[in-house]
Amino acid sequence: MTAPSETVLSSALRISVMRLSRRMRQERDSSAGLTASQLAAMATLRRHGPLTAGDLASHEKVSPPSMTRILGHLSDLGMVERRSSPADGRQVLVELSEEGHRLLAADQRRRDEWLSSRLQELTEQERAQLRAVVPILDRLAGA
Amino acid sequence: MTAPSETVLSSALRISVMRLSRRMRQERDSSAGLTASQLAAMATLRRHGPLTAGDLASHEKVSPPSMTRILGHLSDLGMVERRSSPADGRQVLVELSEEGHRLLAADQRRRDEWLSSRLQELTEQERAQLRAVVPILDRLAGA
DNA sequence: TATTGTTATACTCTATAACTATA
DNA sequence: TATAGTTATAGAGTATAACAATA
Repeated sequence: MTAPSETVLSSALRISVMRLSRRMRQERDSSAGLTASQLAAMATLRRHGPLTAGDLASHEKVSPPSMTRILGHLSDLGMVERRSSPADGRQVLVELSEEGHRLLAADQRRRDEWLSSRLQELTEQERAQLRAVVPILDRLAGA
Repeated sequence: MTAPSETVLSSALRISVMRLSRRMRQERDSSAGLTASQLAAMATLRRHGPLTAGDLASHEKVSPPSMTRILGHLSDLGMVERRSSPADGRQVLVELSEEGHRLLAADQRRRDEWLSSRLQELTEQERAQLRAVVPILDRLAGA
């Protein structure tokens, strides 16, 4: 059984979070012509360092053939480099290129700029409230 | 110029909001076999009442042929009803069916249930912090 | 002649199944 | 024989262009 006020909070929070995330995603969409899957794969490579194609596929919850395709595009664009593993010739190690690092950094900077400028319009107290709430949001997401 | 602490808040908030929204979207995905586009069109019909196919297409930022296809599926599933406008025979008025209303309500209830149960695991003080922050998130999104 | 919606066709992204190369 | 990745093929979703019906 859920108390009324929790139901109201749940709806309100869900709608607000989804709306803000949609807005932030729009900010990202104008990014260098890369698709969401491509950017996600690149972000994972930056976070984890070099990964095999299979590990990357399972991390991104995408099938191996789809990852092959995604990596093909990223490779054509010069964003990643593929080489076969010295330890096991069947595996393909994928690494973010210099160019890939640059693009990802620029992308993140641009998105943060949008949100930062929005945050400037708030009072210091409101920003403090947001800061306090970030770890709570993370726990809700199970992170 | 952005102060260091605002940049940190910006990154942290962006990551947390995106993560939570992704998690909530996953919860929705198991919904009755309907696609995101179909659910979005239905939600818009619920919010605005009957709309013409064209108005619905432009509201959803989708081309008229795509909306025709989406409505075809929803109509096959009995979620919407289409009838030609009495005022202008070229227009098609689309309305959510009884069944459509039911499914949308159940869908929203289920998603709220997931988040509500997560919120139960927090302290009352943490929930109060979240409640206070909802309108701030809305202002960030420009809502 | 202009407008609303549909049909025809093509492109992108994803998946499963079959195949190749290495272990 | 098993595994990692790629190629072949198909399905879902979207778009632009051509068409039909109505104003």
